Amino acid sequence: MGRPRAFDEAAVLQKALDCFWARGYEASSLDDLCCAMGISRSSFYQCFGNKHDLMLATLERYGDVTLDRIAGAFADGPGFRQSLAAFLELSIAGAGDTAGHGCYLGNCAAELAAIDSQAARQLERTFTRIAEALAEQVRIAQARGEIDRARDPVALARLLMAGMQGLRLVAKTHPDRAVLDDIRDGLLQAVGQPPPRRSRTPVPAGDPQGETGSWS
Amino acid sequence: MGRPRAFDEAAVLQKALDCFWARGYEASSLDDLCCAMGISRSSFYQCFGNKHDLMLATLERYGDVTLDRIAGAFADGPGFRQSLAAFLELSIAGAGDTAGHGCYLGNCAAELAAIDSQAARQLERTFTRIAEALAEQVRIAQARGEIDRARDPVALARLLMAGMQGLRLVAKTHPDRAVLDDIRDGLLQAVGQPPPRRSRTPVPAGDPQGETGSWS
DNA sequence: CGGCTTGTGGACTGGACGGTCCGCAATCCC
DNA sequence: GGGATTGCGGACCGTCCAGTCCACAAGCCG
Repeated sequence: MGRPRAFDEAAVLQKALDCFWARGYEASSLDDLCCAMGISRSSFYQCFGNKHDLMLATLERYGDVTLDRIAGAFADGPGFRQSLAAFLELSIAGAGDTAGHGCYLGNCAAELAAIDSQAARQLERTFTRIAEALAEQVRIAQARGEIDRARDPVALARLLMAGMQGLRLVAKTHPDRAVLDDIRDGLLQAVGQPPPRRSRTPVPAGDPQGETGSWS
Repeated sequence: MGRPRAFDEAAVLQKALDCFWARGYEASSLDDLCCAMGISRSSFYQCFGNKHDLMLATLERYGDVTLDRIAGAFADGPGFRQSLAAFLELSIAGAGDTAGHGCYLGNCAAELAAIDSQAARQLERTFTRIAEALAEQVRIAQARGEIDRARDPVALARLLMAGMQGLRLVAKTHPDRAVLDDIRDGLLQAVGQPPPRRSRTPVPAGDPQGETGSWS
């Protein structure tokens, strides 16, 4: 009944996310948002409530997409370390236009967590879900013998999550790849080696460089 | 000659830093700032130029203070790992009123780096200085035999810096200490063990709690 | 003390902000 | 086609924004 919407809600939400992502929450005015979304203020308020509700919706969407990306990155990968390396590389280089914008969750956490309890709660939920997803991948890798079974998968997942956030945060200000490469390699090294079944040098001081250069 | 200022510039700058730290840059209005600083708009503009210049000044100050804190934390500490543990603990718990506000540098990087090239440049400089300071402490620890001499001190310092940023970012949304403890312990573990001169159990699974509780 | 210089409080300004409203357009159902 | 219903463009609103200005206060110097 009545006139149907002239825009795709999901696509427009993504445009809003891009705007918030690029400029931050406070710095994105309604004019900026409506212009980026390609809709008028009426449609905006009718469909999304207000600026704050829209932000929460973009946060929800970004969390879902991120979880899918994690699952996809590790699903059919050539192994945990390689998949993680590729995932970190993507975090550094960014996917096209999102380069240099950091992680949207991290941006929102830094800008909003302390002053917006709703956003903080949603961010906490999302971070928890991400940590759980990573922990699941760690468990799978442990079952495959790619990671020491003695390590707590939840603790390692939490370290990786924080490390990724730190990496992407530093990447926002550092065009210098050497810095980001060091951080990435350090995280990979922190994952550790396969279980020492036979007596071997425990930490062979890992080659910090070496396996770089094959990610797009 | 003429009338002297009725306020201490450094003290007032610190108040401004606290305000930006607690609310973020965009969300801090001039009324907020003047109120927190205890001065009028005239004094504000005469002394600090404008809001943006003030923010850059607070960034400069925070960087100096942070470098001093790093030097102090490791200077007379009981060893690298213990000093690092204490430093991370302080990052989590915060120093009194700054609890839950995250790292000011991280906050500014997340909010401003992508849209404010001046802030981005200053943040890059500061991050670089911090990484260098940490690298110097790593070198000292290596000389003392507390860290494997084979590791690149610069790379490890960069990893620690990113890890701290991630830790403090996650801490902004997570009241759950277990998550933060896992990240802290993971970072400590990533520092690695002293060089394996004699054969020893490589990773003694360290006591995750234990040395907490003595920081103000 | 008296002129001069500087600091300061608070009123003021133009513009941008988030949000509302109304008249019209487009579609559905009968 | 015609009435009912919904979507939409853009004007509009009160508020708050960063920044300016000016009259007055407070100190220095002769």
